[in-house]
Amino acid sequence: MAVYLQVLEELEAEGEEIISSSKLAQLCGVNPSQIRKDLAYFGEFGVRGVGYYVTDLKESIKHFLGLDKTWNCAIVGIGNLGRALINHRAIKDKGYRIVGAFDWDPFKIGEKVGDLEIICTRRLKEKAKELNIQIGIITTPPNRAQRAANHIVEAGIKAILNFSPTRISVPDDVIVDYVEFSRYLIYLSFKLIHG
Amino acid sequence: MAVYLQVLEELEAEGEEIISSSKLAQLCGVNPSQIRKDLAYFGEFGVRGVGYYVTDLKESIKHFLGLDKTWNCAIVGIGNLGRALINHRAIKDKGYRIVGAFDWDPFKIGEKVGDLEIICTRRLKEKAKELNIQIGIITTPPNRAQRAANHIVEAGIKAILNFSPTRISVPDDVIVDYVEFSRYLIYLSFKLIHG
DNA sequence: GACTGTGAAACAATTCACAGCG
DNA sequence: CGCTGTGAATTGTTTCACAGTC
Repeated sequence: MAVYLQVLEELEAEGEEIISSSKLAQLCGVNPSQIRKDLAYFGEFGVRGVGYYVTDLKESIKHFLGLDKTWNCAIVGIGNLGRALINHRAIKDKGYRIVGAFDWDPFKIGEKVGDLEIICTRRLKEKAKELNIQIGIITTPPNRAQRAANHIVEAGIKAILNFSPTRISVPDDVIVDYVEFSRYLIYLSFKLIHG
Repeated sequence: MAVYLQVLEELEAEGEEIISSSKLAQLCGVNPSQIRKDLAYFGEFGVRGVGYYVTDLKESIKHFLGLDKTWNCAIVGIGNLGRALINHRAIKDKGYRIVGAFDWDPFKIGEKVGDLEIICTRRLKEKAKELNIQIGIITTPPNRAQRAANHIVEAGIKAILNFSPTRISVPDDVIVDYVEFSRYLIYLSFKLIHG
């Protein structure tokens, strides 16, 4: 689905106004019926005998994925990885805004990263309300990940992205996703050995 | 598959010697038959009436995934993200070794990161042979990604992991995988809106 | 008796083929 | 006439159930 969106954005940039399911399928590397099914699933956007209006379709998908609003994120753990994410272009472009940088280390507090000031993790709860933070991102060392998660949960944030290679436990109503770099490397080395 | 491995390693650490498909399934959150099918697929490792020997099975999976050897990786683009990867624990633990740090910026060349010295990207080809590099990791800014890819291909490396939000084009015999942070965030915000 | 390996059954996803509309 | 939307056919994947082995 996110692939369709990306292709549609490229098409829009090239000035295309209308696209047929077969053309779009070709560009996305999938089957035309697949596309028609997917798009018909959440509303009838196509025009029979014509195709899909690129801009309309793009907006509809964005709305469906929740990418028509901006989402506020907090980073907990300002090491190299945290800093990398704060400055990362692709995240901003998709409507995600890093609005808070938190760390435990007293030596880091007050330091500027981009235009954010590092704040003590203990103040996360208070700041989460003020900044309307909806997503918490953990980029601490492994042994600090659970504590970071606790602070995020405590602050009433319901979604966590964990970059640290540790399982964390949270209440059932909090959504957690893990970024495991090794997964990508395993895929590559596997492909190098087998087909 | 990688999940089985992780669980098996935990079991081994706890001193378990034998595990049944049903127990393992419970720990991995899948169906017992699923596990038996998957494991039977690449050889018969189980003992009927008993179960699977944890250590043997772990070794077999490692061998299958290519994790019984160490893989040498080069990082191209030593910004915050590159540094984060060089120091990342989980990568080392899985048998991936970052053996080269490359950057274009003359001011960075010679600088130490961990116990690596930053080398000019132009010397990648020469160093790739010397260090036996099998995987290239791109952590440059978007506008440098294609150039980095060219250097990696030129050096005869056949697998690329691209962290930069840009499509890169390479010959057909080179495997490319993309790490898109936004994909994870989209998943989370989607879940926050819908179930 | 306990647990694996596997064919058969149930389920889900993908693709085809065509009716219906602009 | 061309392209969407959709039921029907196909393909793939997960689960069940049990025969076979330790």
